[in-house]
Amino acid sequence: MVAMSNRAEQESSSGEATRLKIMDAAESLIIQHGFAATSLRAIANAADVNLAATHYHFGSKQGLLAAVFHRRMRPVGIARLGALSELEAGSEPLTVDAILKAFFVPFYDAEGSELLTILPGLVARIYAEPATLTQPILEEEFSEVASRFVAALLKACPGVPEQEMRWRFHFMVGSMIQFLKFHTPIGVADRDNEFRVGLDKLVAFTVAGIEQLGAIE
Amino acid sequence: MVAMSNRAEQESSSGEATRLKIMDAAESLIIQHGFAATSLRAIANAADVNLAATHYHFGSKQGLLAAVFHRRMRPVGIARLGALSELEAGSEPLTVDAILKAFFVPFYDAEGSELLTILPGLVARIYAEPATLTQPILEEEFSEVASRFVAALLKACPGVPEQEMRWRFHFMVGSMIQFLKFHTPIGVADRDNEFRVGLDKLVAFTVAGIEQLGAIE
DNA sequence: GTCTATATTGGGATAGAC
DNA sequence: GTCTATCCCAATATAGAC
Repeated sequence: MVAMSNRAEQESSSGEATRLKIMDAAESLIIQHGFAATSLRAIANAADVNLAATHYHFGSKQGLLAAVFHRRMRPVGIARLGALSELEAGSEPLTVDAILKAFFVPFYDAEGSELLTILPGLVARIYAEPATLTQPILEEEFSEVASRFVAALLKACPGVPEQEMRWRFHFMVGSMIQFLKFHTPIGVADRDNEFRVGLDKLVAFTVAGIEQLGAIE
Repeated sequence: MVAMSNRAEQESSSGEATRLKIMDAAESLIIQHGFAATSLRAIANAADVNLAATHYHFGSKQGLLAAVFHRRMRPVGIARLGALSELEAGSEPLTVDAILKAFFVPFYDAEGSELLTILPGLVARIYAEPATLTQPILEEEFSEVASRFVAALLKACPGVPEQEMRWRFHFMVGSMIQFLKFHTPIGVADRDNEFRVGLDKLVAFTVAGIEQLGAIE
């Protein structure tokens, strides 16, 4: 056992370093070309590691996919639930606007960070891949979040039935995905302001759709 | 040259028959698993034709993809533009509700037909595939439609800037895609009524988002 | 933990007989 | 126009040296 003193905070061992390099490369390539069209060879090449390392660390291509998605999605879910809890702990009654901003909080937080070049494209990809691939991931990382937010929206919109709100939430997610896909032409970190502008427009659109104030009801 | 009298109305020659069989099989498999994950071998097998026939008729896998998408997307665009023109030829002023129903008209029309098991999934797939694959198809089949509908929506919503309306149209498309994806668990033609219900809810959501009557502006 | 080398399978595309 | 057979390459995965 040799001493591993340096950079021990970031990675616990040297093996973790290549593991991260593989995930970073896989993430980027999957965002660009999709899962099926991305080969382990291309990933290993981009990560500058050996092909066999991908199997050693992740067991299979599917295992790598799951790891790549979970790494980003878990913090996203935690941030969303945290923002919602903070909101619910306050004294004022909940508004749809505030709830949706809590739902989009991972993207607001990503402004100015390198995450802005990754998170939108990756989230859009989860919904783009065939359901058989990503359903388990969504199930684990998203179902609780969706339930909590639908419940909060129901409180903010008295009179709207639960099934109806599930539909509206569903449409809202679709708008979000479309936005995230559009605003991720791969790379480009200088468009932070533009991203923020689009995010605010997304909030306005989805708030109106969920409240439907102009409708008959 | 043997006489080819039978079924000459449907297909002009025997070659057209296998061509159609290939496209039908490819369409179904691409909807289920995506383009990259669908092999020409699987397509030829499902279509009960020889592998070489796929290359003979479409030149390459990409060529087959383009043919599959164009076959469905061209009528969709024509139906949308026709419905909009009919609307604009009327005497009453345009409403957002009527314009969006014209935009969704291919899906309203698909009710009760076998198209309902295909069209939603296929449209959703176009947006799910990597942009490099489908951008040319969207460019050719959708750009004019989008321009015409955005122009109509601008007339129906005085005071909304064009750039703003493009954003809202974009979000609207996202909601539509999400709906089409959700309501296509492959097969199942008995849920026509349910589909219609969801479609109406989609209209209500997107009308509210595009009008944004409750907002400050 | 990391590499080389390779097993094994399946992919798209084509040549040439019929 | 359609088939058989095949080329050639890329894919995932693994065994075994270091």
